[in-house]
Amino acid sequence: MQAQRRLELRRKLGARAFSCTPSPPSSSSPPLEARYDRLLKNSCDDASALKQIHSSLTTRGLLTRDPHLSAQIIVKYSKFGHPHHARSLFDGITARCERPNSFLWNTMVRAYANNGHCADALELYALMRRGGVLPDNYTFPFVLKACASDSDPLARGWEVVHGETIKTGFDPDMYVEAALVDAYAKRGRIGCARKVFDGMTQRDLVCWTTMITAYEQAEQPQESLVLLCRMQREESLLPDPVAIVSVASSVGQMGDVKSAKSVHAYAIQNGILGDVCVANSVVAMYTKCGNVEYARMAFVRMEERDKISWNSMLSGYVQNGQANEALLLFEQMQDSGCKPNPVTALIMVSACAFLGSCHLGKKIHDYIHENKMKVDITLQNALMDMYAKCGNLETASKMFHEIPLKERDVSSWNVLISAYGMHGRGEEALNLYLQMQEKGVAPNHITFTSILSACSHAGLINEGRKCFADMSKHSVMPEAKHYTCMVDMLGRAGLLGEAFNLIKSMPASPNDGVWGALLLACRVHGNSELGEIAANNLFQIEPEHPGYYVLLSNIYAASRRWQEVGKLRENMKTRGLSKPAAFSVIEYGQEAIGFYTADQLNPYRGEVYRHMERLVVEMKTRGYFPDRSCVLHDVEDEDKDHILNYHSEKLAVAFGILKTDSESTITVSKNLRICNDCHSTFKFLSDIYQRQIVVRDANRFHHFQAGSCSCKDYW
DNA sequence: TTAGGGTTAG
Repeated sequence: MQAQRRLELRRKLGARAFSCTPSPPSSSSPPLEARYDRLLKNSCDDASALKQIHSSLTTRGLLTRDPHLSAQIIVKYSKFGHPHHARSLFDGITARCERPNSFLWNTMVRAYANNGHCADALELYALMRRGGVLPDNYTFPFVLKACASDSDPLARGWEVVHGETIKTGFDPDMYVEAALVDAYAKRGRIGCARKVFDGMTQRDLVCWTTMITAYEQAEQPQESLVLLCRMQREESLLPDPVAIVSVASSVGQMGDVKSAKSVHAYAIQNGILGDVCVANSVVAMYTKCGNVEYARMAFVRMEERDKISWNSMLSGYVQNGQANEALLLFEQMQDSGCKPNPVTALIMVSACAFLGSCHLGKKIHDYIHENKMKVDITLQNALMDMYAKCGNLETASKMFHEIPLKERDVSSWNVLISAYGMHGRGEEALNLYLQMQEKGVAPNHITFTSILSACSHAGLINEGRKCFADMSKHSVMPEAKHYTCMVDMLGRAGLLGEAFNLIKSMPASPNDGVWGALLLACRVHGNSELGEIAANNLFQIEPEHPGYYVLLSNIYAASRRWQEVGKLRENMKTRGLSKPAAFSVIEYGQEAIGFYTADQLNPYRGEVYRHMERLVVEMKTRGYFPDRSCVLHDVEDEDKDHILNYHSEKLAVAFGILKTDSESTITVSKNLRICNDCHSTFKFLSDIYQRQIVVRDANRFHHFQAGSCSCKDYW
């Protein structure tokens, strides 16, 4: 039916548009052309071989005689990623031939579309239309592919092209429809994509996969999996490797380990796990579900690994907080002969940022230089972020100012604003926020998270309120994370009522972050009434999160309500929840030395414990008095003092004073927030020993120097 | 002598 319709259309439009159809090579083709034809088909595996054949054909004048050979070369140039060489040849043909046929136009549009030259593809399509050549069922998929990936966010070319598929009668073609579904989905019009999909009279596996992938890309994994089930039930179609890759990504978004195991089992049973893309997607799927161990097993058992396999596993470790494992795997990657690429570098830089290890970060930075890796703006931003998170704000700032203004993107500004914020330098963060606007860079939702957080850390309440109001001016809708920053800012400042009212004014239901910020503020200001409201909301949203039970328990402990403390601890025990162990790390030469609270396994424990006791004696002569409110157990004062002395961050700092060069800065990272007593201790120690002490806790940086802290005791 | 769907990072 479709074929007949097409023939009718062609008859109507006349044969002129198709008048330059080259004859296909046949047994009657001259032997030289036939030889080149075979050469192109069988012995042309790379661009240099192709260039040689191209030049030889030009010298012999064969290209002007046989358009078929020209078309083959265009196809090959396209395949090897050289659409501009293809274009020169194409222009030569158009110069000689009054009306090149649609096949040649299609081939050239395809060369651009398949190599990411969307604007060129669309321009050529327009030229083709102006030349009176009618697009056909082959043209549209190429043109739509170019429309789908157009970098101009305002481009709406696909709508015009959709109209043309209807005008020319090719709209019911399954290939054209699949390309339309894909184009609509890639331009974020999932509803239109679904409409085209639903209107199709015939669908094969590719059509279903296109729609399944569309939902996966639109972060609607549930819809994607529903469609997969329908495809299997209604059409008895089985997902192939490409479909499984999409499905694995959807399952990863859902974070459901049970479904992940089913996908993995399907891949094994159907013999497609040998496909490296499928195996990679299984690794990524498990890491997104938080099951690093299954991911590791899938990775170890892979028959073949490419860069993506290594990067997926590395990133999986970092995302799941196992940055040390990532560092070990990075060594293995190099030993295996797989050369890290800039994506690997990006992952490793974020691993170092996570660990807060400047020494390791510097090592990766040197590695990037030594291996002459391409440092694009994304990697540059990640490096700045890493230096800032490792305590080296000056290097981060220097790097930022070395990037030429026109090369800085919004993320560059965001990274530095966030960096100043976490180091407690709110005024500088605000200056940057204003500067970026003066330079014509529009703040985005991440900018607002960073600047609101910076205001919060520095106690800049009015400025924070103003920035929050600025959001609507920049057409950025406040999300839960922005409300979290505001609640944190108001709560820290003791404006608990205003914080609570803000939560009540939220258009969407408050999430765990928002209630968590209020609960924390209630802990700081000892408001158990509001604290209970926040905690009860949190217990409903995340009943298995130990941190919230601990926070409420701390609120009760601070007001000596030991009975409630006991009840909460019992509740946690019944649910099998435990508070994460406090852990601090200090860099010592090439090593990173870790300390747990009251660490019994650390090889340095004997000398460090003794040194800590000496330090406390010294501090007491200068006026230090233990802050026993930081001990949340109902025990005697003497025991409380003892517990305080062995907090992980104190042990790490004591180690630093004992072992490191007296001129050097002591840098410690802690997984939880620093306690009041440790904070006060480090102020004393920085003064007595004239040492700079930098502590990164779960929330921010504290720079201790000459008896005071950069946070001005506001944290 | 041409066609539509894919994994990592941000």
